[in-house]
Amino acid sequence: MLTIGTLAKKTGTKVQTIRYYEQIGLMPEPGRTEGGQRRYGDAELDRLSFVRHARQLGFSLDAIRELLDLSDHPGKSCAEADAIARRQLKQVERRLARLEALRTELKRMVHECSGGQTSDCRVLEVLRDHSECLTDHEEIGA
Amino acid sequence: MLTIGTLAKKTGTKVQTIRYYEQIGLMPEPGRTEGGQRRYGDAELDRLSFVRHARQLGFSLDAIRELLDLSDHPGKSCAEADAIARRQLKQVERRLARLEALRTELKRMVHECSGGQTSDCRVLEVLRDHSECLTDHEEIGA
DNA sequence: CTTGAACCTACAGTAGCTAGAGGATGTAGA
DNA sequence: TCTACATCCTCTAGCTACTGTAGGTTCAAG
Repeated sequence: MLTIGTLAKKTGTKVQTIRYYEQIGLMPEPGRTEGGQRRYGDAELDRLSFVRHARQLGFSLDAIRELLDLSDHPGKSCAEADAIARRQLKQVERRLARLEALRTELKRMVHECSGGQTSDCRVLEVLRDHSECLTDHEEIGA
Repeated sequence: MLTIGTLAKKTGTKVQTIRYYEQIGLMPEPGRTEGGQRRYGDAELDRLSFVRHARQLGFSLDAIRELLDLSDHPGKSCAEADAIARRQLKQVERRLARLEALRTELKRMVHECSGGQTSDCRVLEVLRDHSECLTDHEEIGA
């Protein structure tokens, strides 16, 4: 039986985050001691590991909920899980493309900075100059 | 004199966002009509374009505040603006590296999915398998 | 039996917006 | 001039995915 702190350490999660996952129904309500403290078993450890791993891969909590559901029903078709992963891959690739464009523009800004006064600063100039703006109004690849 | 809606269209910003920027002091309080509606001039258009462009490049609102301050003082040294841009570039490069790793792992997951039942699903298996976990507990490249 | 680390709940705050309610204003056409 | 209606106003709450704090309780070691 693991305390919440031990579970946190084993999975690289903060204690608060585990309680948060419980609150939003991503983790089940665990057993408690007489004094009211949470105690976890291996099933919960596995589940939380799954969640954290998926988070590291950038899956949203909603996507993870779906994946957990699929994982809980071994007879279901794999196609859904695959679709979720593909969606995630696409998103990652879109972000990559976006970030690569940003890197190019930032590099240009930085390398052309003369080091003089801000009135001649290439960084500020680029930001001011509307015509060099990225044409679309897409969100950044946060 | 531009209404807030026109300013929004010209800069690809939502009306609410402009009011939000005013609220947090990123945009100045504009003049008003007798009836209390905001009216903007070219200075505000330029400032908002600057902000949006910087946002598209991934600068935080705090960084943008600094950049605007530098931009407002043409005599200051360019070094600070350069430093901010370099910091941003570094962050973008860190995110890129992270996302590339994610892409690799996601691709592997997706391509190895057999299309059968979830019990054999490679996607779920990878997520379940702790040993294949990314070793660090870093945040995702959100 | 005491100490102190770890636990508990509840609530507030983070970034950067976005959405909605409920009402006022401004402008174009009849 | 009147009317319709798009746009504006303020205010509040919500979003994601946590994180932090306050004030109090429990557990396990010594």
